[in-house]
Amino acid sequence: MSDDKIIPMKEGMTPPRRPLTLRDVSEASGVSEMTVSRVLRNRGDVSEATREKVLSAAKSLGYVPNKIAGSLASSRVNLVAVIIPSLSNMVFPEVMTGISEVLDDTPLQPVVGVTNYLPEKEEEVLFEMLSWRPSGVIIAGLEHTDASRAMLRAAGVPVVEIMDTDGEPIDAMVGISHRRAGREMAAAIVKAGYENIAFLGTKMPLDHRARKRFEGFTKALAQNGLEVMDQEFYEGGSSLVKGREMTAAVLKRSPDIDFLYFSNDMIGAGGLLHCLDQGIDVPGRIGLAGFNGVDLLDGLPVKLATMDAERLEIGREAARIVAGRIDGTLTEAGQRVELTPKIQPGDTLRRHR
Amino acid sequence: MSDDKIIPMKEGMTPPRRPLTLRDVSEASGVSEMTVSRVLRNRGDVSEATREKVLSAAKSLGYVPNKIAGSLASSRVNLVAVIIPSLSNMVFPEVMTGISEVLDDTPLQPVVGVTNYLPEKEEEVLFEMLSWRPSGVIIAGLEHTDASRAMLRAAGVPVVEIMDTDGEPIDAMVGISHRRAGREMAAAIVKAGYENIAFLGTKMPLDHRARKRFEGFTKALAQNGLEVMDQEFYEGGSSLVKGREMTAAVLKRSPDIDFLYFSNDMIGAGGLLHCLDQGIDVPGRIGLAGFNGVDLLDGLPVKLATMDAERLEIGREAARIVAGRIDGTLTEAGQRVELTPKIQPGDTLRRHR
DNA sequence: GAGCGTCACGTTGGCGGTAACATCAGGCAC
DNA sequence: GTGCCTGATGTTACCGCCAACGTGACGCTC
Repeated sequence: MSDDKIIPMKEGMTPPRRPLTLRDVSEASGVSEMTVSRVLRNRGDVSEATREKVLSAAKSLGYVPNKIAGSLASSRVNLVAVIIPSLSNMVFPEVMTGISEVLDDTPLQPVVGVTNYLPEKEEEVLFEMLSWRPSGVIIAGLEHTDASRAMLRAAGVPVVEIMDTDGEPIDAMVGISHRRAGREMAAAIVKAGYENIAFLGTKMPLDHRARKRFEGFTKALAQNGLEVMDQEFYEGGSSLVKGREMTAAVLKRSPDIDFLYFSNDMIGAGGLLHCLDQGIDVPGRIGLAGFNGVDLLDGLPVKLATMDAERLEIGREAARIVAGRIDGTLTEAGQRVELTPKIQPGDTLRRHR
Repeated sequence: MSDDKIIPMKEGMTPPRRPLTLRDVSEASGVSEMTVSRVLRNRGDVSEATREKVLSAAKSLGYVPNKIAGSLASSRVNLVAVIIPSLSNMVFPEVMTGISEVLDDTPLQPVVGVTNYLPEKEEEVLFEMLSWRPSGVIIAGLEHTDASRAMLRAAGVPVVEIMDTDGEPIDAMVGISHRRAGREMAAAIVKAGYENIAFLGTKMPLDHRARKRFEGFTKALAQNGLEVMDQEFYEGGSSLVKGREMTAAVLKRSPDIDFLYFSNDMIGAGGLLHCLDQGIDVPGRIGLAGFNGVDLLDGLPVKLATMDAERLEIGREAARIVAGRIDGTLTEAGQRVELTPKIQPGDTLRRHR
């Protein structure tokens, strides 16, 4: 029996706080720590009577288990590291939604790290997250520093690289081919009879997926004897104003342009608004297309041509793979899932010439 | 000396993996685990020679410290729990940005939990996060279940409730008064001479801040002898289409309406686009206002009247308080910071009557 | 009633680190 | 030489929990 002195306490009085442990619950309920542990984890044989005694004691004390200790002892951690470039891009919150949706049905919990598109920051964030020994990693992109790649390989847990399938994954990958997306958009544009095409997008050294779309795009144009006539790049977040400004600049500089391909829908919509303002015939005189399929913007007077990047489904599928590998349902490594986005022509891409 | 058999390994060969520990590094560098620990944490006196030996051993092994063990032993955890209702609302990623910005200069790391505006889910997420024993909590809103409140109080760490200051915080709070925001917008609308006013927003039982804005709004109208003539509510995410649809419905139902007050900018912009489409004189015949100051939408043909919710600064200040309390710079609890948003009249609120 | 299986629980030992203290060599004052 | 200090390193005892195994009571079989 414990010989601790028990100081009686009035209702509402705050106990002189020492963090609660299993021992406190075990003393309060008169069973061993181990039994309490079993009850709280629904594990092993415990009689119904004991279970209730323990649960009520835990509840009335307000006991919150310490996962740090639990994870150390069991060497099992219910965390999945999710590493993405940004939260302000809307694309990534949507991926997160897909991931959470699936993980909510498992004991796993996502933990987010943000890299701001910087490889060194990614390395840091990854190191930090791996030091919590997560059971899996979901990470955006296929491009990482050598050190990051080494860490991922050495982590000994499933790794799913998402968003992009143009390259070799460390382990599994889920995404779309951005090169192909660029190619297909180019094909659609050419087919519609546009010939003087401009590209407007992010400064790309940082954003590999935008870069790959651009590469696929120019390549497909070249196969049709065309090339990008003008281009304009921006830094910082996407917004309607940015799209307007860039479009104004391009149209001023290159009045012959008859098509504007934007690296995302937000700046595309800005460009569209500019054209409408100027009374330009869309899609007759000028056509436009964006990328992503952001339904946020569906209410614009004219619907921008775009291509859905399957963000939600990418998140879901990546989470399914991680969850399956962790719970043993999936035994093999190296899954590769390529989703195929479809062009949504909207109102800014004329039907044939 | 260790008598483990050391199996020589060829370059590139994957070691038969057993997770690396301090002991591996200590054996590789010929000093005790304790010394390795000191080196890796830059703590205490270690000679320069030893430090370098240890660092190079750690690096070549690819050792990643185990924070689970470290935290358990030191009972210090560098995590700050951040609990927000949603990631798809743009408002919250912006708050996160403010938080990260400040925490990046500290050893602290934010960990996000999402509640989908559901109190029970908030309780779950909170429980889950507290079980990792974070050093601080930043949580959106002042409304929580009794159990959540009890957990927060019992956690024994700084708690900052953000976004809202209309209520009593558990500990510290940083935000704006949404009641006041509603009142001020009402005052501006009345001053501009509008009299038949409609409110369009989320179904509010879930969103306390939208509800408080509405309360402040109606109260201020009442003081001017006016009341809300019509209202329309929606569920699900905000988007331009939603705003359009709601506006169309309201204008059809109540043709006399001369002002539309929206609970956020996205649906407000949708409403604006609808009015422009219909050739309605804005702000002459009908005025509109939103809430938030989302600069994403700055490029619209007409700029929507709105009110900045100071999201970035709320995040920053909350993080400063948490960081200060954890590092001992701030010794008192219960900070209260109320920021004051300003009306941005834009082009949809006529100047006087 | 000896032997054995099952149920419900307890005991022991460590997970991988770190705090706090212990140790030891060398330098220096007197 | 003795005593004492300082700097660099090692030892010990946990942190809070859980895996693995141990134990005693009970019931069943033959």
